[in-house]
Amino acid sequence: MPRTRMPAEARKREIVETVLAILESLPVEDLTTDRIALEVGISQAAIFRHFPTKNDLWLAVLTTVEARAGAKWEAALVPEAAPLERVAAVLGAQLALIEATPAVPKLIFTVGRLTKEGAILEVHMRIMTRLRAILLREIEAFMQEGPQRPDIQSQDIADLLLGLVQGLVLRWQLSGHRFDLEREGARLIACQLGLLQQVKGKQP
Amino acid sequence: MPRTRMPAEARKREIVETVLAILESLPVEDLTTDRIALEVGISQAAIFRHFPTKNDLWLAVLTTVEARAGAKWEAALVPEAAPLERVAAVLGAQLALIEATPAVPKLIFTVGRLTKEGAILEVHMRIMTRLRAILLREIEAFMQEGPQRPDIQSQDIADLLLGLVQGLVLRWQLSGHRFDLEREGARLIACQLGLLQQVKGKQP
DNA sequence: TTTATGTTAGTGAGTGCTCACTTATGGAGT
DNA sequence: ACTCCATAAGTGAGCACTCACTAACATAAA
Repeated sequence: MPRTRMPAEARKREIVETVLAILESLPVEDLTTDRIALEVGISQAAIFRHFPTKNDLWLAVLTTVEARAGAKWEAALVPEAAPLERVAAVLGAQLALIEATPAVPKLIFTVGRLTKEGAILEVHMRIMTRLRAILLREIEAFMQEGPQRPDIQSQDIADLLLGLVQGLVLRWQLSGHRFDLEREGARLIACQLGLLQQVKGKQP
Repeated sequence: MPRTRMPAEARKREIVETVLAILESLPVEDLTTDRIALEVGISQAAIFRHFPTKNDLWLAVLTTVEARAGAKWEAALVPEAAPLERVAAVLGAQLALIEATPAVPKLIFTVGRLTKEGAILEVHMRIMTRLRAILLREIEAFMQEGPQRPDIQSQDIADLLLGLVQGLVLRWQLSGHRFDLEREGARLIACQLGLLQQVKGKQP
């Protein structure tokens, strides 16, 4: 017999949130529709009323993550700050989001293996591309405000920073969250940006 | 009836090699014992004569990868080169190995999800730790041969370089190998090491 | 050289389990 | 009265792993 009825949209959101919550303590590949239903408090079959396939559920989850990340980035981009400060802020926001929602990196590192459909991979690529674009914009602003160095390209700097975050999160993930992500991240970001600032001859 | 008999050790090696070969074109989670057996040319049951459990097979595969990577690193560490050159060589060797054996990053990024047993994760951590130790040693040698900069720690530099490789490989993986890993890697490594060399005031 | 005997690498046909997904049925709210 | 949200009870596919048995090989005795 039905326990609690809920408008479909609200239920969908609840399911997505529950997935994110469960993933904090459960490996991605162990997340079955049974488990989700149990946690939400409905039957397993009910999941499929709201999401025609599990793939669609993953898609909804990833889209939610994308929106959430985007909002954090925008909030970090205070207009009055200098470019490199904005870079540090955005990267810091990303690390904070990840630390607060460990499901995020789990999804990022396993997307593409979860499903055969390319749609999910696309969302992930879109997230990464957006972050890279933000970084690139700020770095180009920084590069233009002083003497040039033609052997260093803004795109490469953006990739270095992206790698910094991705590598760090990967290690954090594999280590079983054994270190403080935000603290280590802040150190590395400061280090990398410190190296960068030398390009302009200004050692802080 | 049995097709071809083979000494156990040779067969084990063949199975491991076959796994590595299949992984070049098949996602990790699709690699079933059936598929392996088909490719090797023996029955599925025969796999379990050589490896008591699939987990043991993964372990053997990862151990092989570890040995292979270690050998490449050692070969890249020419004694007469300067520390930063050695760093570039080791990282280049790692990227070359990955490009030649795409199974390697697939294993790296999914380890821990393949199996419940911690042994595989351990192997992976060991590989990463070893590479980091090599980088750290060279960077410390570099840092000591000129003026110091106390705000920049060798460990952070090692982590930045590690992240450079990990992030790059992750992007390469997700992009479906859409760019030249070694070329891009060489660019980024040169860029990062270029930034580093400024610490000593010597701009190349 | 031939034959008897033990060992090893193989096979085909399961078994049991998990999972995403389906079908038939029912009840609460407007 | 009718619309949805839910449920109970499947279904079939895929998977790691098992079991009873056999063909091939090695080697020492006859």
